Amino acid sequence: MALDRQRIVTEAVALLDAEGLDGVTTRKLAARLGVQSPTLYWHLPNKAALVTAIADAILDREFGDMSPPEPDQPWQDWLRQLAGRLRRALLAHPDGARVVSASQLSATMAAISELAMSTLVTRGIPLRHARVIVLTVERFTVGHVLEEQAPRPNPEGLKDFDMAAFTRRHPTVVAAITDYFGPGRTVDDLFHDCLEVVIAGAAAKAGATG
Amino acid sequence: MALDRQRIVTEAVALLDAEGLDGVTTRKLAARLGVQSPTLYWHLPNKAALVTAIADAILDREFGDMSPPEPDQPWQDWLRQLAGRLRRALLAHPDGARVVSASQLSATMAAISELAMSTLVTRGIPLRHARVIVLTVERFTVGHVLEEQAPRPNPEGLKDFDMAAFTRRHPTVVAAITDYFGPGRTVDDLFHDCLEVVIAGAAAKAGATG
DNA sequence: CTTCCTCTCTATCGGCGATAGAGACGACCC
DNA sequence: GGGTCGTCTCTATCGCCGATAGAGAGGAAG
Repeated sequence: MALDRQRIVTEAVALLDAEGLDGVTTRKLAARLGVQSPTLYWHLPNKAALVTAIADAILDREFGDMSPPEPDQPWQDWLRQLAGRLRRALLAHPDGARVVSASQLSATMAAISELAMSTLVTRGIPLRHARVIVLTVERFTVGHVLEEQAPRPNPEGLKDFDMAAFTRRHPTVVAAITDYFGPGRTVDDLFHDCLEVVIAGAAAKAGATG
Repeated sequence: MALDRQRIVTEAVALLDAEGLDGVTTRKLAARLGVQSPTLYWHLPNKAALVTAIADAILDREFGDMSPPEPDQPWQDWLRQLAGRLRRALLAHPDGARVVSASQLSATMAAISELAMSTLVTRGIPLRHARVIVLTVERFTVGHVLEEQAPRPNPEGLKDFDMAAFTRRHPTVVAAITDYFGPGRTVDDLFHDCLEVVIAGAAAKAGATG
């Protein structure tokens, strides 16, 4: 099969899935493609371009069909759903949030912003507020998933972690975690609860002149 | 001067300031300390530990004196100020947000969370909501600064960037940027406007039972 | 004086992104 | 058909990286 940019990116995503972002090296990628690593530089200027291409591919899978809301759907619901899809896209691959946050000028990310801002403007929200709201939602979501995907410290890293001392120093943090996840809540619930804060603020600010 | 963990971290921060996170290598750091690079591994288990130590040092400078709000200060104001300080700490060094987001289990970050959550609880906000609010503010702030510190594409990278096509495809995004920064607004204003969305949402959710 | 612990050293490993430059191979023109 | 040229892949190599093995310096403790 001919080697082209499309095949390279597809295989790079597969490599990301198998080994995470640190495992995506030009040599391993080339090996998967049955080629020598310098060959990749004919199709890509450098590795940063590859990461951006991976980011676009990741987002494209979830946002291939992007549509404005139904006329009767509140923009809050639609925006919530958009953020949920963004999170799902990032969680669908190891280090997905790192990939997107490390990418420069992702075309798909720009398309998402365009759709979201124009949708809010259509609903009568001033352009300036629409931008602030969309940026807030996007950056919160990326920041949140970045944390969700942060590497879990392995057992040997925890061998000298003094849980008792941590609890003594940070009782509220520990109590909050215990309290939150006690009644069967999941990390999905945590995201939605946090997102709700952002959406509520957006609704409050949507029409304000400030 | 004796080589110890403290000196290593101090010099690592200086190296970060000079060359950014990608410039922080064990060899360059050792050279600055007048030592050979394997020596560092006597004091640190690996490079991830170094990055975490740098993150702690960065946050410590801004949060060395952490104090709950005055009794008459609204928690919204105090939380806004806390987020502003977090952003300032991250912006004070190149790739500051990347460093903190790449660090694992930063003690200072945990202390910030502890203070923030316990402060909100003291103000009568239910523990569960306090946690959601604090996490939202923290993750939004890191996500936002991460974007602020994203590398500006250099001129040669832009040589084949078609601004006209971008504007055609993303008219609302371009119009929003033009509109926003037109009347002398700065990136600081953008952060504060976005933060205001989060704080407003926090205030709306603070007492809700949902 | 010897033993032991702390700390730094030299030497080296395997892997990384990237570049230089040769060559294979087909399309296209004379 | 034979040359020419652009496209794509190759081999060889560079300078760098994080990390480990293992020797040795030097002081403190016995």
